[in-house]
Amino acid sequence: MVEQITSMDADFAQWYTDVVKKAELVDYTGVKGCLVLRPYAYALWENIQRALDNMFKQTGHENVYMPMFIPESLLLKEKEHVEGFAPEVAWVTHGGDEKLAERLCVRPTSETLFCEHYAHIVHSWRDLPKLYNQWCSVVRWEKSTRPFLRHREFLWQEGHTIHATAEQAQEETMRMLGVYADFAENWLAMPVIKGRKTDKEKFAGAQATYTIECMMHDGKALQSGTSHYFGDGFARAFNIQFADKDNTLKNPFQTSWGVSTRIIGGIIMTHGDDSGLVLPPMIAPVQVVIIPVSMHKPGVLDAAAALQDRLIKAGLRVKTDDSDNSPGWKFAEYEMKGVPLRVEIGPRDIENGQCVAVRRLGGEKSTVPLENAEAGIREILELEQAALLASARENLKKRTFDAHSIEDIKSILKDNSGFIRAMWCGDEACEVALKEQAGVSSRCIPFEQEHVGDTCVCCGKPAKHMVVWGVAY
RNA sequence: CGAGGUGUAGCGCAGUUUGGUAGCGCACUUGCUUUGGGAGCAAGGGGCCGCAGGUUCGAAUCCUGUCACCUCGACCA
Repeated sequence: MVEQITSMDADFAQWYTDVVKKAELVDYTGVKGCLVLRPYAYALWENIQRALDNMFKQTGHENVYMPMFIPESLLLKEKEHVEGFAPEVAWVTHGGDEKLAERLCVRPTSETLFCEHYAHIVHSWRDLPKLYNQWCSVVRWEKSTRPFLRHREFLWQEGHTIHATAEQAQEETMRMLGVYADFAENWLAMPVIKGRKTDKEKFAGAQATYTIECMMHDGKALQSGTSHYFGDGFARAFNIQFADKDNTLKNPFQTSWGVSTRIIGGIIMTHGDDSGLVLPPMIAPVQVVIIPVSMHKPGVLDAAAALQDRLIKAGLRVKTDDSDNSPGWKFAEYEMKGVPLRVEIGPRDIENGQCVAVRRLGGEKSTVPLENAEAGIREILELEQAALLASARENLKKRTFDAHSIEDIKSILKDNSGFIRAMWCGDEACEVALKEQAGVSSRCIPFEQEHVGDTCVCCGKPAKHMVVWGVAY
């Protein structure tokens, strides 16, 4: 017997920890918040990387690599930015035994390095725009850490672009938010709420931060990707100038945007269930696992190998488990690892010229004729992908509530957890009050506004926006 | 950083109250039988009881210190 996974309803945090360990995603190390991404998790990240990177290339971006060290003096150049990040920066103070003349920060994000570089290479309007992206790890010395959701070192991509005009930079900011939303919904089957962050929640140094917010199975929010518009604030602080067509010196306008391995935590908590992981076929490292049944009997392993061969040729990611474990053990194992589709093939199937396909979500069984296995399997995978998105949408809908007063919010959250849609006057004091009194923070001001009321839920003054509030990871 | 919890075999734990030289389940190895939902029998291997001091004839157990991890909170784009 293998130990059971703690059920989600009993203890969601424990369920999450059980899943990441038992599905062999991570291992802990001697340093808090610095985890081993095991092959299964890294394969997932590679698939995410590949998909996103293709989308970045299609939108004209180029990959670069910046150093991991930032001299303190460089980090200090933009005031808001440094104030936002200084508390969680790791410092290098020595090289060998020798103390450094200036300490070096391990990048928590690379705006400052990109700015320094842009100041070197941008001189004319002809040099613009630069559409750069880098894949790397960053370090933030967080006090509390959780696998994927909050590491001290984590993998991500950070896009940094620089443009001649504010309009172009704003357009870029929105374009990349759109890329993230498209990726989340169509690849990860995670429905998102697109919107703008309030000033309180925006990125340190940004003029505006846009976000895709996702709903986890326990009703908490996960900020899954952000896109920032910087205006020319960084360009001024770092003295980036270019000669425009009219031969006057101007400061260019910048953006940055990022998605991290945190999104793997999002996948786990959006789709997972009490049997373990549930992975969307589009990014699953293994899309189909073939389990030969009665594999000692003649012909079974050959039939499994032939089927695997055909499915791989059809472009699917397939694994056959011909280990000595019992079929029942294998069924449970691959359910725990979230493999979207299990294909059983045994003597009875071979006799009937078929295989049995069992979907991870819901466990629905169907028989697929071997003669058109490729098309049959592919179709089921597509159904599975669509079903995951539909089920996640259902959860988002079920856990979204409208509120008209703080009392409303409190009474809703007494028996539920999820997103609260409520009107807001735009005053930060009301935002703080909601956090203190109802325990929710503003997730975003959705682009798709709905009229939930006329007045702010907190102060009763005329409302400016509908805001989505929630408890965030 | 605050509160709580845990460190004993790869994993999960018992043993600590009342000190006597380490045990259970799973996993692992070998063999045979099994195989359509976490197989059975048999025989094996594996632990300076987180680390450092102290008390004692004797410490997993008592004392002091220390480190790490987990949960919740605070903090956090």
